[in-house]
Amino acid sequence: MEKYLIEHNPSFESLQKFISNYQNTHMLILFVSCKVFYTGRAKSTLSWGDHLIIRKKDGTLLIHGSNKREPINWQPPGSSLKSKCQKNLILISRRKHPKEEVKIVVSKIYFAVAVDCREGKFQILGTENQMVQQVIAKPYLLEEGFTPLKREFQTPYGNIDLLGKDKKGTFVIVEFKRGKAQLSAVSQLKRYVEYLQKKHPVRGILVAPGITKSAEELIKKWGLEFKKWLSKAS
Amino acid sequence: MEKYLIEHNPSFESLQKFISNYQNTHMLILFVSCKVFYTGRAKSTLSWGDHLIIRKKDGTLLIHGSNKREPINWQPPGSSLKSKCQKNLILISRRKHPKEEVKIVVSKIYFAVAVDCREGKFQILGTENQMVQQVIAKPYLLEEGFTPLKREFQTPYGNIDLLGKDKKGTFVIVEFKRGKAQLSAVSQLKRYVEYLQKKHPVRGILVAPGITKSAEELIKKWGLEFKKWLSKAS
DNA sequence: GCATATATATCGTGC
DNA sequence: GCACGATGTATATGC
Repeated sequence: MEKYLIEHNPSFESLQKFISNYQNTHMLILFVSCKVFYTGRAKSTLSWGDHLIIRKKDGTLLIHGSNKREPINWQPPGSSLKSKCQKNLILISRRKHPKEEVKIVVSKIYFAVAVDCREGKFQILGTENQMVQQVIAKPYLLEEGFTPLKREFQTPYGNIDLLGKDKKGTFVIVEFKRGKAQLSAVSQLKRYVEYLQKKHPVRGILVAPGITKSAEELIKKWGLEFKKWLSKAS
Repeated sequence: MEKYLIEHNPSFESLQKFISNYQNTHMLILFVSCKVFYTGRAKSTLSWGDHLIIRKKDGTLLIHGSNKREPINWQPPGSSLKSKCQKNLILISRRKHPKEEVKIVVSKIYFAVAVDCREGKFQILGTENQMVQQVIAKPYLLEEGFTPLKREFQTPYGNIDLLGKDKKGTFVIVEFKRGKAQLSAVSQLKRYVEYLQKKHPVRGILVAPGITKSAEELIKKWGLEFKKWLSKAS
């Protein structure tokens, strides 16, 4: 089996055949002149231009332009793909929930490639989850006498990253942020604290490598605490 | 000028030349066998496999696998690209703020394409911004007697989507959500209300096409209001 | 499927 | 450059 197959300047009909032959087994990469119409949660148009179209076998559709990390238009995994040949070649990708459609009107196909892509295994370190794991393993990193009780403690107003008790036995709600904490993080913590303090006395601690000025003011005003997290803690 | 140039199974040296020739003017598309190391805000490894590498002339780097809409690894616009030829071909993309690096170790190049991509113009409708515009143009869509005063009214605790007065002259803070409103939207509105009510009596209204059950309970408990938005309003 | 929260989120805007 | 909030966010997880 070839690793990839390429067609240069194919006709609409041969691209249709190419797509139906390979769309379930290969990643398709098309460089075309096209315009695009999207309707669904919003509605958009992309006028005539050259665009890179990628279709993955899981149904993902990406339409990339000449810059930016984000595709101009897309469809997530699980989307269908159909083609129609009219004056132009029409490619339609549909998603059911929410109901969304991307219609690509292709006037010229520069090239099309089908590749047999076997991706490697991916591992990542340094997420928020690992900050929590570290505090569970070494509770003194948060503060002396802290005892973790429950990870992802559920309340009607959201899930607490880590619930514990301090050395005096007071409940402590801990919210972790891997980046600089902003206003929204303080709001989030406040929401949990407001719920739990109806039942018990409770402290709220926001753990992050930094905090914005506004967020710091707000956290003080609301009687919550900020604990700076040194990422070298391990 | 050709619309695209392709090299099949190029040597490391010829790919290096290809990249330096075209990286500032073309989008590069490489299908290779490689492994990838990322360090920066987090740290990750991607083991040996076949991956699609896209490099845009704005510096964007995308490393796609066989599924999902998101790239496995990436670098945003503004990133640099350098190559080194050792036992394998090493591609390194760097970003300065934050300091981040993606290192690609390439063992085999299936093909490389440089494309001259002139993207079309993009327009979108149905964003939150347009909901606000509609209420400003037709304030009665929010409620009878509402008068808009200020778009993006700034407070130390965030910016209010729309500030206005009701028919009795009471200040009204309006927060818009284009999708179903969740707990975080209620928190956000509460933050603005808490700030402004220190100075004036104030109402807070959350406008969205729907609201989750928890968010609805919370909004009532906090004395705020929910106004269902009918998207057909225009 | 719904709701919640994270993300190497990215991106645009205002200061 | 920082901070804040929107995004057709996508993605994972728990229910």
